[in-house]
Formats: sequence, structure tokens, C-alpha cells
Amino acid sequence: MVVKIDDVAKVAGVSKTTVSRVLNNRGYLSEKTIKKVHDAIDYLNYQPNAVARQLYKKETKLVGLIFPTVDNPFFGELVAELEKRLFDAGFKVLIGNSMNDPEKEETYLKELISNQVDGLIVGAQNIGIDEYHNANLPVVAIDRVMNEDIPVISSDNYMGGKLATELLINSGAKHIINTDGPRNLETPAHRRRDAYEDVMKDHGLDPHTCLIDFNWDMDQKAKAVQEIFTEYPEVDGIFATNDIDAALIWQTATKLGYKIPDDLKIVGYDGSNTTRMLLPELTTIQQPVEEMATAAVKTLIQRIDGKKTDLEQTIPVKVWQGQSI
Amino acid sequence: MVVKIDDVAKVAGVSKTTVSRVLNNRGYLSEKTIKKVHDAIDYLNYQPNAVARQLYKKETKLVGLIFPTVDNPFFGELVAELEKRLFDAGFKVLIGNSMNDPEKEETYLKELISNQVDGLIVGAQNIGIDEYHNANLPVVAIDRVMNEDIPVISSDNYMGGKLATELLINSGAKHIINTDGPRNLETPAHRRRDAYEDVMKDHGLDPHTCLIDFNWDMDQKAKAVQEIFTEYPEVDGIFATNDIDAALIWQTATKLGYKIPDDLKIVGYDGSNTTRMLLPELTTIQQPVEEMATAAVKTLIQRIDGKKTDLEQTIPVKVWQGQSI
DNA sequence: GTGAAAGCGCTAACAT
DNA sequence: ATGTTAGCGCTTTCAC
Repeated sequence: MVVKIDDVAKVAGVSKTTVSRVLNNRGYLSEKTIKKVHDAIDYLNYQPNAVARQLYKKETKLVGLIFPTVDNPFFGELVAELEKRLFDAGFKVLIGNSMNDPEKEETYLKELISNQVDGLIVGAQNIGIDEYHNANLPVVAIDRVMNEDIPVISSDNYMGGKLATELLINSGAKHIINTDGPRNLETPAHRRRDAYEDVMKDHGLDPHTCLIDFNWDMDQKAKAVQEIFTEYPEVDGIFATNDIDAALIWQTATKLGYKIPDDLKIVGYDGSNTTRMLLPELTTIQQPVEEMATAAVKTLIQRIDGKKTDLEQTIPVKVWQGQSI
Repeated sequence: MVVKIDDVAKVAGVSKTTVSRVLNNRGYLSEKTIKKVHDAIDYLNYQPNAVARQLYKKETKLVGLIFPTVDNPFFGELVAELEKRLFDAGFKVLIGNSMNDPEKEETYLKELISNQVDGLIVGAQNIGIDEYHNANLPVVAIDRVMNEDIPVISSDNYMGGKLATELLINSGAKHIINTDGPRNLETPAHRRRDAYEDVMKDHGLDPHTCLIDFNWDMDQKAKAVQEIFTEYPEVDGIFATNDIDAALIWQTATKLGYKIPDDLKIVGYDGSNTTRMLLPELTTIQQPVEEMATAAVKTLIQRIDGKKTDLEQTIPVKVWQGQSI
């Protein structure tokens, strides 16, 4: 049998209240009692049952993370950074990889609520906003538009799009193509494309965006990339909305005989640790993952503590200078 | 206030026992009662409290994952695949990124036990084996040596090391260097190096292994890589123990003027999705992440169900043909 | 077919 | 300074 608080009380010769007090450092305890209890705990190798405590306290010290997947340089780093900060703040992490499947996302939302998580950090959003709103739970969104009650942490997507487009134009590109995910997914990431279109027009250039869905498998993406080159043979610059797509574009272009950056200039987006490690040659807009994680965790904890918070926080991006422009 | 089972009972005009029976599909219920209860549940938007259920049932449907970090192509993919399969089997995932910090790993182990997880899948191991053994909990290890009671799932590390070394030798390399993590960390990954040494000796070649610790930051790793080239100027082949190191070696070599694969041949290890996406040119030994995840989850569930399982499962590796040999 | 009551392991009023 | 007792929300035996 597993050791419980009563067993400790018996061995220490005190009541379980006293043991509970020692465990939680609460109330008046004599030194002698404290020692007796600690000895009994060590002797029995007692581990308090967090579930029982959670039931009483109505607080689990659990935070749910709903993200598309952790198998991606950007989300992997983001989740790792969130986890680190939540751990330091005394929270454990329940993970929910939605794979951009609305059904899975909804199941996770329900189960995390059922598991009484103290809060949610959400970077996926394919289901109705209302479901999160009705959760009646502190929620913080990362790069997703939720609703008026849910704070959103974003990097400065518009500035990122502007920087990327200007880098391409300043390095001499004239026929610049942009890639973006489906417009019906309401995410601030589309501001990158908005900026691209604005900057292009300001320079008297024609903007063209090609759809590459985050959810597509590699074959589908590869096909879409191929089409860019057949549809726009004069292309000499591409601003990809993430580094994975940028890498695929680079490879495809190389196979087609383009020299990077002489014939084609490429700017990516995300600039995660892994990308900078595996493909440092790619010039890309770096999202400030650490700062975003810090802001998200700080905001969530403020919400959990019942405080008001900013509803929108935008964090500056940086440029990673590779050799692709 | 949050809705509980008593509220549902009241609205449906039945006892909470009956509501519980409806929720769990247990015992005899009349169609009429079932409908009344479902109506009340819908009306009140009732979500059962999983914590209360867990306390009674002593089963949480939670699995703890202890891994160094999710911000890494290999571990990110592995955790994602584990999560997928655990979700399908009805388990949620509590994540613990140990960052290879023994203290953090121990804290996580304790807290996951305290949270009454039904089982543990472990891919980090810097603390004493006994602590896992004493957990008195179903545990499955991935690529870590635990103890005689804890099943270990590994890819065929020896075969991987053999294949890598043979690829290098067959493509003409004579002065082949290997990289490996610290030997004091007891992991089956060292079999890669054992194979390298055996194959080298079989071919009458001198094996040399350079230490690159997984935990080092990029600067430390870069320094170690630089030293390979100063210490072994005649080097014409490198077998790196993971793709991140291989990428760093590639970059460093290129800066030093080596042409890959003409002057220097490189074989990496892991071959995760992300690597194959960002750096498909790297020839590498692919770990069968999906099969490893399947085996780990299957084995863990068998253990949870009290069944005996194999203590060692080794899964074949594949070669990813890039252009670096 | 349904309900009353006990209990899962813990914490916190309230007593002493 | 420490113990008694009730109760967190649920499931399940036992009774009817």
C-alpha cells in the first residue's frame, strides 16, 4: 500500500492535522514535533497525494498548453520556454497538441478544464472563440486572436513583414512573392502579409501571395512551391511566412538551378534556435520567443491571481543576417 | 459557482448516484432517466471534475514524460509522437523538461509521482536509477539504461554506428573522427561509438572520439568542433552523434575552406523531420521515432495493466541519403 | 431501476 | 501548540 498522511501521523505519534501543518508550514509547531514528523516522513518515504490536495484547495498548479505540435522548431522552442518559466513559478504543464484538428482541440480544451487546470496558454485556434471564453478560466493566447477578454501576446508581425520585404527590396529584388497560410484562420501572423503588401505598393511593386498551409504535408507544400516558380518565372525574391517553408523554397530553387542569393533572395520567418543551428545561412525574421514566453506566463499568472492585465502585448522582432539576400 | 454533480441531480430530479451512473454507463438505467440526466447536463453545461474522480479511482489517466527538452528536433518529434499515441489511448501528458539538470529531474519525478501519474516515459537520466525504481510506478525508458525492472526502448545504436562508419569508409574517407557525449552518462547511444571503433579497427584505421556534450551551449560546441580541425588536420570524415553537431561541423568546415563531401564527408545521427526539412543534404542515420513511440506507449500500457513485457526492444535504423558523403 | 451513505487523502475551521 | 471533525466532488457498495 501507498503511504498516506495518517500513516505518517501514526508513526510520528501525532494527528494528521499536525502532519499537514508541518507539510505546509502553517500554524504553531514545536521544534520537537516538526522533527518527529520529518523523521516519520523520511522513514516511510512519504509523498503527499497532490490529487487529494487539489480537490480540497480547488487549485491544481497545473497549466494547460494547447499548441498545434511540439515537432516544429518554433513551437518546440516556445513550449520549452513556457515550460521553463511555468516550472519556476511552481506550475506543471499539461500538454495538448491539437495538430490543428478542431476536434482534438475541443477534446483537449474539455479535458484540461475537467482536469481543473489553473490556466491555459493557447497557440492553436481552430475552434470557436466562445468555447475558450465559456471555459471561465484564465486564458492567454499567443499569436491568436481570441476575444475581448483574452489577452494576446504577439511578436510585431507587421514590423516583421515590413523588415522582410524591405530587406528583399533593398537587396535588389523586384519580383517578390510572399507565402502565407489560409486567410480564414484569424491570426495576427497575417499582419506579416499586410505589411508585405503595403511595402510593395509603396515601392510601386505588385504583391502576390501564395498559399502554403501549415497543416499540409511535405508533398503538398513541395507542389505549392513548385507552382510559385512556374507561375512567376520572373521571381527574384521570396518572403516565406516561416523558416520551414523558406528552407523548402531554397531547396526547390537550387534544384531548378537558381543560385541563392544571386538569382533569388529569400527571407524566412521565426528564426528559432533549431533553424539558426541547422540553416544559419537563411536570413530570417526572429520572433522573440523568450520574451513572448515571459510575457505569456507573467500575464497568465496575473490573471490567475485575479488581476487585470494588458489585452495586447506586441514584442519587437529582430533580423537574423544569413546569406540568402 | 461551478456546476457539480449535485446540481445536475437536482435539475434532473434524481440522485447524484444516478447521474454518476449515466456518466459512467454503469448499472440499470431507464431510457427516461438517461434522457432527463443528459438534458440537465446540457442545460447546465456540466463538466465532471476529473480530480475528484481521480481521488476515488486512484487512476489519473495521466502519463508523465521526462525528457531533456522539447526544443530539439529529435526530442520534439519523439514527444509529439508519444503524445499522439497516449492521447489515442486516453491518456493526457504531463511534461517535465529536465534540461539535463539532475535537480530538476528529481523535482519532476517527485511531483509527477505526487500528481499520481499512471506511468512515466523517461528519456532523461542523470539521477540515480534507484529513484525511478523506488517510484513503484510503471516506467518505460527510451534510450536510457535504467535497471532490470524497467523496459528500455532503443533504436539499434550499434547498427547505426556501424552503418555510419561504413558509409564514410566506403566513400573513401580514411581519417574519420567520431563525436560522442560524455561517457559517464550511461546511455545506449554510446553503442554508436563502440560500433565506430570496431569498424575502424576492422579496417585497420585509428578511431578517435571527440567529446561534444549535449548540454553545452553553441559557443562551447563551436570551440570543440574547431579543435577537431586543428588537432586532426588530416581529417576527411566525421561521424557526429547527432544532426545538430553534424550541422555545426558542416558550417565550421565550410568556413575553413573544406568542400563537402569532396574534402570532408559527414554523417549525422537522428534524421528527424525537422532536420530532413531544413538540412536534407545531410546524410544521417534515421532513428525510427514513430516505431519507438509506438513501442514505448504500448509497453507502458501493458505495464499499467499489470502485464509482463519485454525488457529490451531494439528497433532498426535507416539511412537518409543526403549529399554529405 | 434508484437512492443513502461511506470514503478516496487531504486541509482548515473550530475547539481545547 | 495540537487534535477533532467536516468536507472538497466524485464513485460504489448496499439497501430497497
